[in-house]
Amino acid sequence: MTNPTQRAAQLASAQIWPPMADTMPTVAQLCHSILARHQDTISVRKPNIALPRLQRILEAAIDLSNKGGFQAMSLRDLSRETGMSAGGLYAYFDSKTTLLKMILAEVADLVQRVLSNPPEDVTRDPVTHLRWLIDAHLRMTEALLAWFTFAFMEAKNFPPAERRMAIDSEMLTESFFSAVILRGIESGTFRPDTSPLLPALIKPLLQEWYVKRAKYRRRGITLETYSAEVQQVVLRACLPESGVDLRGLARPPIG
Amino acid sequence: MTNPTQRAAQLASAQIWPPMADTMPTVAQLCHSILARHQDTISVRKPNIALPRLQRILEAAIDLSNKGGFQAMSLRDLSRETGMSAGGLYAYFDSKTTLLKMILAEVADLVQRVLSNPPEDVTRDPVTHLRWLIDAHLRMTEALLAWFTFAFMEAKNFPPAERRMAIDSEMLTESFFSAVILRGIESGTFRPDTSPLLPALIKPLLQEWYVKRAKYRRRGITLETYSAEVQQVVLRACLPESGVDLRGLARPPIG
DNA sequence: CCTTATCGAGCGAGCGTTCGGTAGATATTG
DNA sequence: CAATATCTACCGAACGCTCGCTCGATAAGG
Repeated sequence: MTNPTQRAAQLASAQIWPPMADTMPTVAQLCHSILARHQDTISVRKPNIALPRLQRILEAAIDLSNKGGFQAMSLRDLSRETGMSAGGLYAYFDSKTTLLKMILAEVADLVQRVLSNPPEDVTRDPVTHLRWLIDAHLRMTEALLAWFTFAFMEAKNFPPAERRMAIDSEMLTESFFSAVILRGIESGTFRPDTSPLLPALIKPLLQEWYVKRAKYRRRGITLETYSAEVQQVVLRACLPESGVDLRGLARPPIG
Repeated sequence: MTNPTQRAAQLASAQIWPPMADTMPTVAQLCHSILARHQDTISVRKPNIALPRLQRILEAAIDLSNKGGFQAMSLRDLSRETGMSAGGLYAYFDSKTTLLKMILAEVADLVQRVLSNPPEDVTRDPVTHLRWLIDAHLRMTEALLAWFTFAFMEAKNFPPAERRMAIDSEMLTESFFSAVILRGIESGTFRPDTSPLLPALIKPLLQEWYVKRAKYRRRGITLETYSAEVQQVVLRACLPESGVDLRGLARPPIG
């Protein structure tokens, strides 16, 4: 079991990790990945034509769906918004449901890619690793807000196959938290009686940020503030009680 | 500022509160309330006919919506499920949207009624009051699972008026938590630097229980366990650090 | 026999999807 | 390099179908 002084030192030395800008994909990169994954259903062959068109379609589909839901978005809406004809759209997907699957699968894949690639030095102690997981997830959803809102809102009301995909993705996210918390308990950093439910409780706290983004914007809450508060709540739930002041734990903005 | 011994005594004396069965309405009572509120749009006059029919309609609408979403539920589905004709249904609402509003409004009203009526002795100290708010909300959603799932899933993708209603209801819930936490800070029970975000973070932890009900059922997590863990996480976030063991805080099941 | 509650065929609108057609880029040929 | 043939990406009218909703007919009770 680490004593308070040792832990305070660990915390102090782990206040900053490198920016994630290099590992965080742009929308264009996501579209490229989708284009590659759906070569067989997308009939347009020239990438320099297909890529910008696909991006336009996906962004419009996400925007339209995020007001009113995916089912409520008609292909006529999408046609108007993209400036393409109804028939033209079908060169990029073979059914409306496929369009949905493209986006959901890419988001699920992105979560896996980002969370499973922490910077080396972050994984050295469980506290830093846990804080990084929380912060990385929040920053990822912030950078691709519309995509995550879409995935969250639409993953529910859909056919078994897509539902399953969403559930698996969520379980995977939870497993990242489970693993690091378990490791922290084993190493004596976290209290041995840490609630086995804690990993499951973190997810809704992270979803809250992008689902209720407007609310926090209205209140002037920054991502840095939100991230710090969630880290604090989570760490208080798993760290042993001590005199360590957790308020300093917020990751400072990187200039 | 209360010292640890005093607080421990407070906690010990507040482990049990009366069952909520008496204040928790049945589905029939909710329907009665809805019937009264919509006298002008419901053309069926005899209550002994209208009430069971309305209940049948609402329960079927909620069930159908909870697989596939409200928009995906057609009035033909509803007709088949209730055994009533399309025209017959329109004696109970004047549009599909009204049907949605009936349910959302009733759920929002229920939350307000339940959370604003704690047993007297519960409100005496902030810790007990906070614990009761968490436990009461969870038990309420457990008793009317389908209704809350419906409200949560459908409150989003809908016209500004309904959206507004959902947002107001959520803000009201948050205000109950804000009030008691503020009171606790003023009385010295809670740490003065308790995160101002904490009230907002409690809501998603409560929603998690009914939105992911299947997941926790699969894992064998009872409401009592979940309630206790959430109470623990929340209290650790706002109580000063001390030797008080929070594990005993779970509300014991009432026989 | 009039009131009340219900029925169910049917309306117009809008849905996802298809498909014959075409303009322009590209490849082939003499 | 001009002429021709082929292909690519897209268009948009039209199809079959389902939607929310209406309304005249009908049944049952006092």
